[in-house]
Amino acid sequence: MQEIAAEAGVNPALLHYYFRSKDTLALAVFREAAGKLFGGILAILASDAGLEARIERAVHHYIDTLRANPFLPGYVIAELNFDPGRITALATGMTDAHTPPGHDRRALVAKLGAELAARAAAGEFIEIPVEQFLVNLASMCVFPFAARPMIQAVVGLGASDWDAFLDARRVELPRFILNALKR
Amino acid sequence: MQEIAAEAGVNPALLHYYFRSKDTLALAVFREAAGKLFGGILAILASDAGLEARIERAVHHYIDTLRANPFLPGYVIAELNFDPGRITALATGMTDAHTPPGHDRRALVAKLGAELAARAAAGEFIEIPVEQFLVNLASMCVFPFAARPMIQAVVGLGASDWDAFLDARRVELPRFILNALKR
DNA sequence: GTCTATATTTCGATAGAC
DNA sequence: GTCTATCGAAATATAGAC
Repeated sequence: MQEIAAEAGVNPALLHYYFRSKDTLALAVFREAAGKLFGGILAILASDAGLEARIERAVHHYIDTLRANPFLPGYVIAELNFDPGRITALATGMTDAHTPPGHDRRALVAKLGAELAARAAAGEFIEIPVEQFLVNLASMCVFPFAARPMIQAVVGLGASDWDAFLDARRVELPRFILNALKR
Repeated sequence: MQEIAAEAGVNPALLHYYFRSKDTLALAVFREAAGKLFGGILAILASDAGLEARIERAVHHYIDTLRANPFLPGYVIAELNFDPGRITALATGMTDAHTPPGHDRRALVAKLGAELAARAAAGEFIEIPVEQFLVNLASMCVFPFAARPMIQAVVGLGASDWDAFLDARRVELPRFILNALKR
């Protein structure tokens, strides 16, 4: 608390005036972070562009916003690890952010699944369960930011290499994912 | 410390006898965890089986060992997030684990990259930088465990659904990755 | 609403008997 | 090596003046 107060340039007592306790403050921060993490992505996947375009936009959105907030994934995972009770706050954090009107999350997933199935039936795509596809997409976008230190250590990337890695990833990843879908 | 001592059924003072301080204990735990996380995978990728077989084995290895230690990824990420200084311990944790003899990590990555390039030159695979491929593979294997609560919330999976999800993932993921590589 | 001063709790660490 | 008892630091939270 005092560390936060110091960095904010105010008195520790003031934090307790606005937030009743340390835990209340932590919860508020977590809500905002979760909102940032899930805010835009659902709207993009629910938009009415072509499937390929939506996938590319989703990847770009993730990489661009996470590049601006590189600690977001690590923080959310760490916090969820620290207190599993935060999961409930996650739900409210997601609905607080602008959910596309007329679509709850379950319906959105189902709609995307129907699209994938249709393309598979047309012989264009391989068959793949929606959940698996969504997790693949999110994993490859988000994980690199959460695991940056590990990746840099294992592959051997310096600080400036990391930037180049992300530049390349922005164009390579959509290509990789779309090629994975094509039969 | 007292929480750990209680769960271990011993006295808090005993922990200070074996580990000099709280931080020393935390470091020891982190080292062991990092070893578990990186131990087997490098050896598998360095083995002399066919590329396709090695990829499938890597995925199975990750999913199976993480299923037995589901909190490992979240913990390592959380700890790395808490104290960036742990990165150095990561390096020693990796070499402590059995690194395949005759191969350091950099050489291993380079060798794998040469294989991918050769298959691309033969017209069988698309062209893809090694680091991107390795990160894709690791992301899709590890991230689901680190982000399990989020995934369950977004996609809407109950506890038993999660088990079925992992069963499916074990067979779907190698297929997805190999199809992504094929031209 | 914002500060100073202080109360209260928690927790890591040590001393010392056995 | 393992315990009981306790010290001392640190940090959350509150009281109360302005």
